[in-house]
Amino acid sequence: MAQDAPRSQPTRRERYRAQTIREIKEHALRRLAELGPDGLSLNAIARAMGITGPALYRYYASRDALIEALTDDAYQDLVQTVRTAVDGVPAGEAGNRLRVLMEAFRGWALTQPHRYLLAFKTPLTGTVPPRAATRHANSVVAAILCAVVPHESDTPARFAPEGPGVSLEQERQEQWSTAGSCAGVDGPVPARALLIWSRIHGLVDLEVTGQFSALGLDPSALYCAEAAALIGEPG
Amino acid sequence: MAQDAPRSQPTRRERYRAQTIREIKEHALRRLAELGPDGLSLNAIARAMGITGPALYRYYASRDALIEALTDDAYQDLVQTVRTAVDGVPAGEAGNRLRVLMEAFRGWALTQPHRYLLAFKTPLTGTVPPRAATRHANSVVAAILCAVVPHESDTPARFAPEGPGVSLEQERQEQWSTAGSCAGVDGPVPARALLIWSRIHGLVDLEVTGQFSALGLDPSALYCAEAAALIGEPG
DNA sequence: CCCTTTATTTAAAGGAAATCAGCAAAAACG
DNA sequence: CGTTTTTGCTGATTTCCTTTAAATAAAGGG
Repeated sequence: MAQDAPRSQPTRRERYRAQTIREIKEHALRRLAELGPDGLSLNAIARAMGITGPALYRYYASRDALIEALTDDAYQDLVQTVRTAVDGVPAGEAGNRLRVLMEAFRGWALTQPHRYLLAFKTPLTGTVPPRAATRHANSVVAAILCAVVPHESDTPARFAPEGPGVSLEQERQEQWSTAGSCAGVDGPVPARALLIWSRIHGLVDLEVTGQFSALGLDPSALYCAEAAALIGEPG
Repeated sequence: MAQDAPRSQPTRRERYRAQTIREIKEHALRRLAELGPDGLSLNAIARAMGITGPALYRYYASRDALIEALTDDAYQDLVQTVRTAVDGVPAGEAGNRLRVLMEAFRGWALTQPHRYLLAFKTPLTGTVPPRAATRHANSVVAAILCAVVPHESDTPARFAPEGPGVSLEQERQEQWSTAGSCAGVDGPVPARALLIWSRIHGLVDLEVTGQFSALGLDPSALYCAEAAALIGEPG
Protein backbone atom coordinates (compact mmCIF):
# COMPACT_ATOMS: atom_id res chain seq x y z
CA MET A 1 0.00 0.00 0.00
CA ALA A 2 2.36 2.70 1.22
CA GLN A 3 5.24 3.34 -1.13
CA ASP A 4 8.60 2.99 0.53
CA ALA A 5 10.40 5.00 -2.09
CA PRO A 6 10.40 8.68 -1.13
CA ARG A 7 9.05 9.54 -4.56
CA SER A 8 12.31 11.21 -5.52
CA GLN A 9 12.85 8.83 -8.43
CA PRO A 10 11.40 5.43 -9.16
CA THR A 11 13.97 2.74 -8.62
CA ARG A 12 14.95 0.44 -11.39
CA ARG A 13 12.79 -2.28 -9.89
CA GLU A 14 9.76 -0.05 -9.77
CA ARG A 15 10.17 0.89 -13.39
CA TYR A 16 10.58 -2.71 -14.39
CA ARG A 17 7.55 -3.69 -12.39
CA ALA A 18 5.46 -0.92 -13.91
CA GLN A 19 6.46 -2.06 -17.36
CA THR A 20 5.52 -5.63 -16.59
CA ILE A 21 2.13 -4.47 -15.36
CA ARG A 22 1.68 -2.51 -18.54
CA GLU A 23 2.59 -5.57 -20.56
CA ILE A 24 0.14 -7.72 -18.64
CA LYS A 25 -2.62 -5.24 -19.31
CA GLU A 26 -1.79 -5.10 -22.99
CA HIS A 27 -1.99 -8.83 -23.36
CA ALA A 28 -5.13 -8.92 -21.26
CA LEU A 29 -6.83 -6.32 -23.43
CA ARG A 30 -5.82 -8.14 -26.57
CA ARG A 31 -7.27 -11.41 -25.34
CA LEU A 32 -10.30 -9.57 -24.04
CA ALA A 33 -10.93 -8.12 -27.47
CA GLU A 34 -10.49 -11.44 -29.20
CA LEU A 35 -12.06 -13.95 -26.86
CA GLY A 36 -14.51 -11.85 -24.90
CA PRO A 37 -14.66 -11.28 -21.17
CA ASP A 38 -14.91 -14.98 -20.34
CA GLY A 39 -11.87 -15.85 -22.38
CA LEU A 40 -9.63 -13.82 -20.14
CA SER A 41 -7.35 -16.36 -18.51
CA LEU A 42 -4.33 -15.54 -16.42
CA ASN A 43 -2.67 -18.69 -17.63
CA ALA A 44 -3.17 -17.71 -21.25
CA ILE A 45 -1.80 -14.23 -20.63
CA ALA A 46 1.23 -15.68 -18.93
CA ARG A 47 1.74 -18.12 -21.78
CA ALA A 48 1.57 -15.29 -24.29
CA MET A 49 4.14 -13.39 -22.26
CA GLY A 50 6.48 -16.35 -22.10
CA ILE A 51 6.15 -16.92 -18.39
CA THR A 52 4.12 -19.32 -16.32
CA GLY A 53 0.79 -18.73 -14.67
CA PRO A 54 1.66 -18.23 -11.03
CA ALA A 55 4.16 -15.51 -11.94
CA LEU A 56 1.28 -13.15 -12.61
CA TYR A 57 0.05 -13.48 -9.07
CA ARG A 58 2.94 -11.28 -8.00
CA TYR A 59 1.24 -8.51 -9.91
CA TYR A 60 -2.44 -9.22 -9.44
CA ALA A 61 -3.87 -11.09 -6.52
CA SER A 62 -6.51 -12.79 -8.64
CA ARG A 63 -8.19 -12.79 -11.99
CA ASP A 64 -10.86 -10.50 -10.57
CA ALA A 65 -8.24 -8.04 -9.42
CA LEU A 66 -6.89 -7.80 -12.94
CA ILE A 67 -10.38 -7.31 -14.31
CA GLU A 68 -11.02 -4.60 -11.77
CA ALA A 69 -7.83 -2.84 -12.76
CA LEU A 70 -8.81 -3.04 -16.42
CA THR A 71 -12.25 -1.69 -15.55
CA ASP A 72 -10.72 1.22 -13.69
CA ASP A 73 -8.52 1.96 -16.67
CA ALA A 74 -11.47 1.77 -19.02
CA TYR A 75 -13.55 4.27 -17.07
CA GLN A 76 -10.60 6.58 -16.70
CA ASP A 77 -9.70 6.38 -20.36
CA LEU A 78 -13.27 6.89 -21.51
CA VAL A 79 -13.79 9.89 -19.28
CA GLN A 80 -10.43 11.34 -20.24
CA THR A 81 -11.12 10.92 -23.94
CA VAL A 82 -14.49 12.57 -23.65
CA ARG A 83 -13.10 15.43 -21.60
CA THR A 84 -10.28 16.30 -23.96
CA ALA A 85 -12.60 16.07 -26.95
CA VAL A 86 -15.12 18.40 -25.38
CA ASP A 87 -12.45 20.79 -24.18
CA GLY A 88 -11.58 21.40 -27.79
CA VAL A 89 -14.87 23.22 -28.31
CA PRO A 90 -15.43 26.72 -26.90
CA ALA A 91 -17.58 26.83 -23.80
CA GLY A 92 -20.10 29.06 -25.52
CA GLU A 93 -21.15 26.57 -28.19
CA ALA A 94 -23.27 24.33 -26.01
CA GLY A 95 -24.79 22.47 -28.94
CA ASN A 96 -21.44 21.63 -30.47
CA ARG A 97 -20.04 20.57 -27.13
CA LEU A 98 -22.89 18.12 -26.75
CA ARG A 99 -22.42 16.78 -30.24
CA VAL A 100 -18.70 16.34 -29.68
CA LEU A 101 -19.41 14.67 -26.36
CA MET A 102 -21.69 12.16 -27.99
CA GLU A 103 -19.34 11.44 -30.85
CA ALA A 104 -16.36 11.03 -28.54
CA PHE A 105 -18.32 8.70 -26.30
CA ARG A 106 -19.57 6.68 -29.21
CA GLY A 107 -16.24 6.59 -30.95
CA TRP A 108 -14.45 5.36 -27.86
CA ALA A 109 -17.02 2.63 -27.32
CA LEU A 110 -17.06 1.45 -30.93
CA THR A 111 -13.31 1.31 -31.33
CA GLN A 112 -12.97 -0.86 -28.22
CA PRO A 113 -16.32 -2.47 -27.48
CA HIS A 114 -14.75 -4.99 -25.13
CA ARG A 115 -13.67 -2.22 -22.80
CA TYR A 116 -17.07 -0.58 -22.94
CA LEU A 117 -18.75 -3.83 -22.06
CA LEU A 118 -16.20 -4.44 -19.36
CA ALA A 119 -17.08 -1.12 -17.79
CA PHE A 120 -20.85 -1.20 -18.16
CA LYS A 121 -21.88 -4.79 -18.51
CA THR A 122 -20.63 -5.93 -15.13
CA PRO A 123 -23.56 -6.03 -12.75
CA LEU A 124 -22.33 -3.77 -9.99
CA THR A 125 -25.49 -4.73 -8.24
CA GLY A 126 -24.99 -7.05 -5.35
CA THR A 127 -21.57 -7.52 -3.93
CA VAL A 128 -19.02 -6.84 -6.60
CA PRO A 129 -17.54 -3.34 -6.36
CA PRO A 130 -18.39 -1.29 -3.31
CA ARG A 131 -16.69 2.05 -3.71
CA ALA A 132 -15.33 1.79 -7.21
CA ALA A 133 -18.82 1.85 -8.67
CA THR A 134 -19.60 5.18 -7.07
CA ARG A 135 -16.29 6.59 -8.21
CA HIS A 136 -16.84 5.42 -11.79
CA ALA A 137 -20.42 6.60 -12.05
CA ASN A 138 -19.48 9.94 -10.61
CA SER A 139 -16.63 10.37 -13.05
CA VAL A 140 -18.89 9.78 -16.02
CA VAL A 141 -21.57 12.13 -14.79
CA ALA A 142 -18.98 14.74 -13.90
CA ALA A 143 -17.54 14.60 -17.40
CA ILE A 144 -20.94 15.01 -18.98
CA LEU A 145 -21.81 17.80 -16.62
CA CYS A 146 -18.57 19.54 -17.34
CA ALA A 147 -19.28 19.30 -21.03
CA VAL A 148 -22.79 20.63 -21.25
CA VAL A 149 -23.54 22.82 -18.27
CA PRO A 150 -23.04 26.16 -20.00
CA HIS A 151 -21.48 28.47 -17.45
CA GLU A 152 -21.97 27.36 -13.93
CA SER A 153 -24.47 25.75 -11.63
CA ASP A 154 -27.40 25.54 -14.01
CA THR A 155 -28.96 22.54 -12.28
CA PRO A 156 -32.48 22.76 -13.68
CA ALA A 157 -33.73 19.96 -11.48
CA ARG A 158 -32.27 17.67 -8.86
CA PHE A 159 -32.52 14.03 -8.07
CA ALA A 160 -31.34 11.96 -5.15
CA PRO A 161 -34.54 12.38 -3.11
CA GLU A 162 -33.67 12.41 0.55
CA GLY A 163 -32.05 9.28 1.86
CA PRO A 164 -28.60 7.99 1.02
CA GLY A 165 -26.70 11.04 -0.12
CA VAL A 166 -24.12 10.56 2.56
CA SER A 167 -21.20 8.74 1.06
CA LEU A 168 -21.30 10.93 -2.01
CA GLU A 169 -19.56 13.99 -0.67
CA GLN A 170 -17.00 11.84 1.07
CA GLU A 171 -16.07 10.00 -2.08
CA ARG A 172 -15.96 13.17 -4.07
CA GLN A 173 -13.29 14.62 -1.84
CA GLU A 174 -11.43 11.44 -1.07
CA GLN A 175 -10.87 10.13 -4.55
CA TRP A 176 -11.89 12.90 -6.86
CA SER A 177 -9.43 15.68 -6.57
CA THR A 178 -8.47 14.92 -10.18
CA ALA A 179 -11.93 15.69 -11.50
CA GLY A 180 -11.68 19.37 -10.73
CA SER A 181 -12.58 22.26 -12.95
CA CYS A 182 -16.29 21.61 -12.62
CA ALA A 183 -18.04 24.48 -10.95
CA GLY A 184 -21.24 24.00 -9.02
CA VAL A 185 -21.25 20.23 -8.68
CA ASP A 186 -21.52 19.90 -4.98
CA GLY A 187 -25.10 18.84 -4.45
CA PRO A 188 -27.01 15.97 -6.03
CA VAL A 189 -26.35 15.40 -9.69
CA PRO A 190 -28.42 17.58 -11.98
CA ALA A 191 -31.04 15.79 -13.94
CA ARG A 192 -29.83 16.97 -17.30
CA ALA A 193 -26.53 15.13 -17.03
CA LEU A 194 -28.32 11.92 -16.16
CA LEU A 195 -30.72 12.41 -19.03
CA ILE A 196 -27.86 12.89 -21.46
CA TRP A 197 -25.96 9.95 -20.04
CA SER A 198 -28.87 7.56 -20.24
CA ARG A 199 -29.67 8.55 -23.82
CA ILE A 200 -26.09 8.22 -24.96
CA HIS A 201 -25.70 4.97 -23.12
CA GLY A 202 -28.89 3.59 -24.62
CA LEU A 203 -27.68 4.22 -28.14
CA VAL A 204 -24.08 3.21 -27.58
CA ASP A 205 -24.94 0.07 -25.68
CA LEU A 206 -27.43 -1.14 -28.26
CA GLU A 207 -24.91 -0.45 -30.99
CA VAL A 208 -21.99 -2.07 -29.17
CA THR A 209 -23.94 -5.19 -28.37
CA GLY A 210 -24.90 -5.42 -32.00
CA GLN A 211 -28.64 -4.91 -31.75
CA PHE A 212 -28.72 -2.33 -34.50
CA SER A 213 -26.60 -4.34 -36.86
CA ALA A 214 -28.84 -7.30 -36.08
CA LEU A 215 -31.66 -5.15 -37.42
CA GLY A 216 -29.58 -4.46 -40.48
CA LEU A 217 -29.38 -0.73 -40.04
CA ASP A 218 -26.91 2.01 -39.26
CA PRO A 219 -27.71 4.03 -36.12
CA SER A 220 -25.76 7.13 -37.15
CA ALA A 221 -28.94 9.02 -37.98
CA LEU A 222 -30.33 8.13 -34.57
CA TYR A 223 -27.35 9.76 -32.90
CA CYS A 224 -27.97 12.92 -34.87
CA ALA A 225 -31.62 12.84 -33.95
CA GLU A 226 -30.85 12.40 -30.27
CA ALA A 227 -28.29 15.17 -30.32
CA ALA A 228 -30.79 17.48 -31.92
CA ALA A 229 -33.48 16.49 -29.43
CA LEU A 230 -31.17 17.13 -26.49
CA ILE A 231 -30.16 20.50 -27.82
CA GLY A 232 -33.77 21.34 -28.45
CA GLU A 233 -34.79 20.70 -24.85
CA PRO A 234 -31.94 22.22 -22.85
CA GLY A 235 -33.65 21.96 -19.53
CA MET B 1 -35.14 -33.13 -35.47
CA ALA B 2 -38.39 -34.49 -36.91
CA GLN B 3 -40.83 -35.57 -34.26
CA ASP B 4 -41.97 -39.13 -34.66
CA ALA B 5 -45.07 -38.65 -32.56
CA PRO B 6 -47.90 -37.47 -34.78
CA ARG B 7 -48.67 -34.68 -32.33
CA SER B 8 -51.85 -36.41 -31.25
CA GLN B 9 -50.75 -36.54 -27.61
CA PRO B 10 -47.37 -36.29 -25.99
CA THR B 11 -46.14 -39.62 -24.77
CA ARG B 12 -45.21 -40.18 -21.16
CA ARG B 13 -41.56 -39.90 -22.09
CA GLU B 14 -42.06 -36.59 -23.84
CA ARG B 15 -43.85 -35.16 -20.85
CA TYR B 16 -41.14 -36.37 -18.53
CA ARG B 17 -38.50 -34.89 -20.77
CA ALA B 18 -40.24 -31.55 -20.97
CA GLN B 19 -40.51 -31.47 -17.22
CA THR B 20 -36.81 -32.20 -16.84
CA ILE B 21 -35.99 -29.38 -19.22
CA ARG B 22 -38.19 -27.06 -17.22
CA GLU B 23 -36.43 -28.16 -14.04
CA ILE B 24 -33.03 -27.55 -15.59
CA LYS B 25 -34.05 -24.06 -16.59
CA GLU B 26 -35.40 -23.31 -13.13
CA HIS B 27 -32.18 -24.34 -11.46
CA ALA B 28 -30.18 -22.49 -14.09
CA LEU B 29 -32.11 -19.28 -13.54
CA ARG B 30 -31.75 -19.58 -9.80
CA ARG B 31 -28.00 -19.99 -10.03
CA LEU B 32 -27.87 -17.24 -12.63
CA ALA B 33 -29.62 -14.88 -10.26
CA GLU B 34 -27.38 -15.77 -7.37
CA LEU B 35 -23.98 -16.22 -8.90
CA GLY B 36 -24.15 -14.18 -12.06
CA PRO B 37 -23.68 -15.32 -15.63
CA ASP B 38 -20.22 -16.75 -15.02
CA GLY B 39 -21.39 -18.84 -12.11
CA LEU B 40 -23.67 -20.85 -14.32
CA SER B 41 -22.20 -24.34 -14.32
CA LEU B 42 -23.79 -27.43 -15.77
CA ASN B 43 -22.17 -29.50 -13.07
CA ALA B 44 -23.61 -27.37 -10.33
CA ILE B 45 -27.06 -27.51 -11.87
CA ALA B 46 -26.84 -31.27 -12.17
CA ARG B 47 -25.67 -31.55 -8.58
CA ALA B 48 -28.57 -29.44 -7.39
CA MET B 49 -30.91 -31.71 -9.32
CA GLY B 50 -29.44 -34.86 -7.85
CA ILE B 51 -27.96 -36.18 -11.06
CA THR B 52 -24.49 -36.18 -12.50
CA GLY B 53 -23.02 -33.65 -14.86
CA PRO B 54 -22.92 -35.45 -18.18
CA ALA B 55 -26.60 -36.37 -17.85
CA LEU B 56 -27.49 -32.82 -18.80
CA TYR B 57 -25.91 -33.25 -22.19
CA ARG B 58 -28.92 -35.30 -23.21
CA TYR B 59 -30.92 -32.10 -22.88
CA TYR B 60 -28.51 -29.42 -23.95
CA ALA B 61 -25.62 -30.00 -26.29
CA SER B 62 -23.42 -27.59 -24.40
CA ARG B 63 -23.38 -24.92 -21.77
CA ASP B 64 -23.76 -22.33 -24.49
CA ALA B 65 -26.83 -24.07 -25.80
CA LEU B 66 -28.46 -23.80 -22.39
CA ILE B 67 -27.55 -20.13 -22.19
CA GLU B 68 -28.96 -19.58 -25.63
CA ALA B 69 -32.19 -21.25 -24.61
CA LEU B 70 -32.40 -19.09 -21.51
CA THR B 71 -31.74 -16.02 -23.63
CA ASP B 72 -34.50 -16.98 -26.03
CA ASP B 73 -36.87 -17.42 -23.11
CA ALA B 74 -35.88 -14.07 -21.67
CA TYR B 75 -36.55 -12.17 -24.87
CA GLN B 76 -39.82 -13.97 -25.39
CA ASP B 77 -40.95 -13.37 -21.84
CA LEU B 78 -39.96 -9.72 -21.87
CA VAL B 79 -41.73 -9.04 -25.15
CA GLN B 80 -44.78 -10.98 -24.05
CA THR B 81 -44.98 -9.10 -20.75
CA VAL B 82 -44.69 -5.75 -22.46
CA ARG B 83 -47.29 -6.68 -25.06
CA THR B 84 -49.92 -7.81 -22.62
CA ALA B 85 -49.35 -4.76 -20.43
CA VAL B 86 -49.72 -2.40 -23.34
CA ASP B 87 -52.75 -4.24 -24.68
CA GLY B 88 -54.55 -3.31 -21.49
CA VAL B 89 -54.61 0.34 -22.53
CA PRO B 90 -56.97 1.55 -25.27
CA ALA B 91 -55.29 2.20 -28.59
CA GLY B 92 -56.36 5.81 -28.51
CA GLU B 93 -54.40 6.81 -25.45
CA ALA B 94 -50.98 6.93 -27.03
CA GLY B 95 -49.37 8.65 -24.07
CA ASN B 96 -50.63 6.12 -21.58
CA ARG B 97 -49.61 3.25 -23.81
CA LEU B 98 -46.08 4.61 -23.88
CA ARG B 99 -46.02 5.07 -20.13
CA VAL B 100 -47.29 1.55 -19.58
CA LEU B 101 -44.75 0.25 -22.07
CA MET B 102 -41.92 1.89 -20.19
CA GLU B 103 -43.11 0.74 -16.80
CA ALA B 104 -43.64 -2.83 -17.97
CA PHE B 105 -40.21 -2.90 -19.53
CA ARG B 106 -38.59 -1.45 -16.46
CA GLY B 107 -40.52 -3.65 -14.07
CA TRP B 108 -39.59 -6.80 -15.91
CA ALA B 109 -35.93 -5.84 -15.96
CA LEU B 110 -35.78 -4.83 -12.31
CA THR B 111 -37.53 -7.92 -10.98
CA GLN B 112 -35.10 -10.19 -12.85
CA PRO B 113 -31.98 -8.24 -13.68
CA HIS B 114 -29.99 -11.37 -14.45
CA ARG B 115 -32.32 -12.19 -17.33
CA TYR B 116 -32.14 -8.65 -18.66
CA LEU B 117 -28.38 -8.73 -18.59
CA LEU B 118 -28.42 -12.16 -20.17
CA ALA B 119 -30.46 -10.83 -23.04
CA PHE B 120 -28.79 -7.49 -23.64
CA LYS B 121 -25.29 -7.65 -22.30
CA THR B 122 -24.09 -10.57 -24.32
CA PRO B 123 -21.94 -9.22 -27.09
CA LEU B 124 -23.78 -10.51 -30.12
CA THR B 125 -20.99 -8.89 -32.05
CA GLY B 126 -18.60 -11.32 -33.57
CA THR B 127 -19.58 -14.89 -33.83
CA VAL B 128 -22.08 -15.74 -31.15
CA PRO B 129 -25.67 -15.79 -32.41
CA PRO B 130 -26.21 -15.46 -36.12
CA ARG B 131 -29.94 -15.53 -36.69
CA ALA B 132 -31.24 -15.41 -33.15
CA ALA B 133 -29.97 -11.86 -32.71
CA THR B 134 -32.02 -10.61 -35.61
CA ARG B 135 -35.07 -12.43 -34.34
CA HIS B 136 -34.69 -11.02 -30.85
CA ALA B 137 -34.04 -7.44 -31.92
CA ASN B 138 -36.98 -7.58 -34.27
CA SER B 139 -39.27 -8.88 -31.58
CA VAL B 140 -38.43 -6.02 -29.25
CA VAL B 141 -38.82 -3.37 -31.90
CA ALA B 142 -42.05 -4.95 -33.08
CA ALA B 143 -43.46 -4.86 -29.57
CA ILE B 144 -42.56 -1.20 -29.12
CA LEU B 145 -43.91 -0.36 -32.52
CA CYS B 146 -47.11 -2.16 -31.78
CA ALA B 147 -47.48 -0.21 -28.58
CA VAL B 148 -46.95 3.33 -29.72
CA VAL B 149 -47.70 3.65 -33.40
CA PRO B 150 -51.16 5.17 -33.06
CA HIS B 151 -53.26 3.82 -35.89
CA GLU B 152 -51.22 2.46 -38.72
CA SER B 153 -48.07 3.10 -40.65
CA ASP B 154 -47.06 6.42 -39.18
CA THR B 155 -43.38 5.97 -39.94
CA PRO B 156 -42.19 9.53 -39.62
CA ALA B 157 -38.71 8.61 -40.81
CA ARG B 158 -36.93 5.50 -41.91
CA PHE B 159 -33.56 4.00 -41.22
CA ALA B 160 -31.64 1.11 -42.75
CA PRO B 161 -30.05 3.19 -45.47
CA GLU B 162 -29.57 1.04 -48.55
CA GLY B 163 -27.32 -1.96 -48.10
CA PRO B 164 -28.10 -5.08 -46.14
CA GLY B 165 -31.86 -5.08 -45.89
CA VAL B 166 -32.07 -8.48 -47.46
CA SER B 167 -32.33 -11.03 -44.71
CA LEU B 168 -34.84 -8.90 -42.85
CA GLU B 169 -37.92 -9.72 -44.86
CA GLN B 170 -36.94 -13.36 -44.99
CA GLU B 171 -36.63 -13.62 -41.23
CA ARG B 172 -39.82 -11.72 -40.69
CA GLN B 173 -41.81 -14.28 -42.61
CA GLU B 174 -39.84 -17.34 -41.64
CA GLN B 175 -39.87 -16.99 -37.91
CA TRP B 176 -42.25 -14.18 -37.21
CA SER B 177 -45.70 -15.33 -37.92
CA THR B 178 -46.33 -15.09 -34.18
CA ALA B 179 -45.66 -11.36 -34.05
CA GLY B 180 -48.72 -10.50 -36.12
CA SER B 181 -51.22 -7.79 -35.44
CA CYS B 182 -48.78 -5.07 -36.29
CA ALA B 183 -49.93 -3.04 -39.24
CA GLY B 184 -47.49 -1.29 -41.49
CA VAL B 185 -44.28 -2.97 -40.41
CA ASP B 186 -43.06 -4.24 -43.70
CA GLY B 187 -40.28 -1.88 -44.60
CA PRO B 188 -37.33 -0.73 -42.53
CA VAL B 189 -38.03 -0.08 -38.89
CA PRO B 190 -39.44 3.36 -38.17
CA ALA B 191 -37.12 5.66 -36.35
CA ARG B 192 -39.54 6.39 -33.54
CA ALA B 193 -39.49 2.82 -32.26
CA LEU B 194 -35.71 2.79 -32.22
CA LEU B 195 -35.67 6.12 -30.42
CA ILE B 196 -38.02 4.82 -27.77
CA TRP B 197 -36.11 1.59 -27.45
CA SER B 198 -32.75 3.24 -27.02
CA ARG B 199 -34.06 5.66 -24.42
CA ILE B 200 -35.78 2.96 -22.41
CA HIS B 201 -32.75 0.73 -22.68
CA GLY B 202 -30.45 3.51 -21.58
CA LEU B 203 -32.41 4.09 -18.41
CA VAL B 204 -33.14 0.45 -17.65
CA ASP B 205 -29.62 -0.70 -18.33
CA LEU B 206 -28.02 1.95 -16.15
CA GLU B 207 -30.47 1.14 -13.39
CA VAL B 208 -30.07 -2.62 -13.68
CA THR B 209 -26.29 -2.43 -13.67
CA GLY B 210 -26.53 -0.30 -10.56
CA GLN B 211 -25.09 2.95 -11.88
CA PHE B 212 -27.90 5.02 -10.46
CA SER B 213 -27.77 3.42 -7.07
CA ALA B 214 -24.02 3.90 -7.15
CA LEU B 215 -24.78 7.59 -7.47
CA GLY B 216 -27.10 7.29 -4.52
CA LEU B 217 -30.24 8.33 -6.33
CA ASP B 218 -33.55 6.96 -7.48
CA PRO B 219 -34.11 7.14 -11.24
CA SER B 220 -37.92 7.05 -11.07
CA ALA B 221 -38.19 10.74 -11.84
CA LEU B 222 -35.96 10.25 -14.85
CA TYR B 223 -38.37 7.69 -16.26
CA CYS B 224 -41.22 10.16 -15.89
CA ALA B 225 -39.17 12.85 -17.54
CA GLU B 226 -38.29 10.61 -20.45
CA ALA B 227 -41.87 9.47 -20.89
CA ALA B 228 -43.01 13.08 -20.96
CA ALA B 229 -40.29 14.00 -23.42
CA LEU B 230 -41.21 11.14 -25.72
CA ILE B 231 -44.87 12.06 -25.61
CA GLY B 232 -43.98 15.67 -26.24
CA GLU B 233 -42.10 14.91 -29.45
CA PRO B 234 -44.28 12.32 -31.15
CA GLY B 235 -42.37 12.42 -34.41
C1' DC C 1 -39.90 -62.26 -23.37
C1' DC C 2 -36.56 -60.01 -26.51
C1' DC C 3 -34.91 -55.94 -28.51
C1' DT C 4 -34.53 -51.16 -29.35
C1' DT C 5 -34.46 -46.65 -27.66
C1' DT C 6 -33.65 -43.61 -23.95
C1' DA C 7 -31.71 -42.06 -19.49
C1' DT C 8 -28.14 -42.05 -16.61
C1' DT C 9 -23.73 -43.36 -14.74
C1' DT C 10 -18.71 -43.95 -14.49
C1' DA C 11 -14.28 -42.92 -16.51
C1' DA C 12 -11.31 -39.94 -18.53
C1' DA C 13 -9.18 -36.09 -21.29
C1' DG C 14 -8.27 -31.16 -21.28
C1' DG C 15 -8.06 -26.65 -19.29
C1' DA C 16 -8.26 -23.02 -15.90
C1' DA C 17 -7.92 -20.72 -11.19
C1' DA C 18 -5.61 -20.50 -7.18
C1' DT C 19 -2.16 -21.75 -3.74
C1' DC C 20 2.22 -23.51 -1.91
C1' DA C 21 7.11 -24.57 -1.55
C1' DG C 22 11.33 -23.64 -3.42
C1' DC C 23 15.00 -21.63 -6.39
C1' DA C 24 17.70 -17.88 -8.57
C1' DA C 25 19.00 -13.22 -9.21
C1' DA C 26 18.89 -8.54 -8.06
C1' DA C 27 19.00 -5.13 -4.46
C1' DA C 28 20.09 -3.50 0.14
C1' DC C 29 22.99 -3.55 3.97
C1' DG C 30 27.00 -4.48 6.77
C1' DC D 1 33.27 -8.08 -0.44
C1' DG D 2 29.75 -11.07 1.74
C1' DT D 3 25.22 -11.64 3.90
C1' DT D 4 20.40 -10.94 4.13
C1' DT D 5 16.14 -9.63 2.14
C1' DT D 6 13.20 -8.83 -1.48
C1' DT D 7 11.48 -10.00 -5.95
C1' DG D 8 10.43 -12.82 -10.00
C1' DC D 9 9.75 -16.98 -11.39
C1' DT D 10 9.04 -22.34 -11.77
C1' DG D 11 6.93 -26.84 -10.70
C1' DA D 12 3.73 -29.37 -8.42
C1' DT D 13 -0.81 -29.72 -6.46
C1' DT D 14 -5.72 -29.05 -5.69
C1' DT D 15 -10.17 -28.17 -7.13
C1' DC D 16 -13.51 -27.32 -10.38
C1' DC D 17 -15.42 -27.07 -14.79
C1' DT D 18 -16.66 -28.75 -19.80
C1' DT D 19 -16.99 -32.30 -22.80
C1' DT D 20 -16.47 -37.00 -24.99
C1' DA D 21 -16.78 -42.00 -24.81
C1' DA D 22 -18.11 -46.21 -23.11
C1' DA D 23 -20.77 -49.03 -19.94
C1' DT D 24 -25.15 -49.81 -17.42
C1' DA D 25 -29.95 -49.36 -15.98
C1' DA D 26 -34.67 -48.31 -17.26
C1' DA D 27 -38.57 -48.04 -20.22
C1' DG D 28 -41.51 -49.24 -24.44
C1' DG D 29 -42.85 -51.84 -28.24
C1' DG D 30 -43.09 -56.19 -30.83
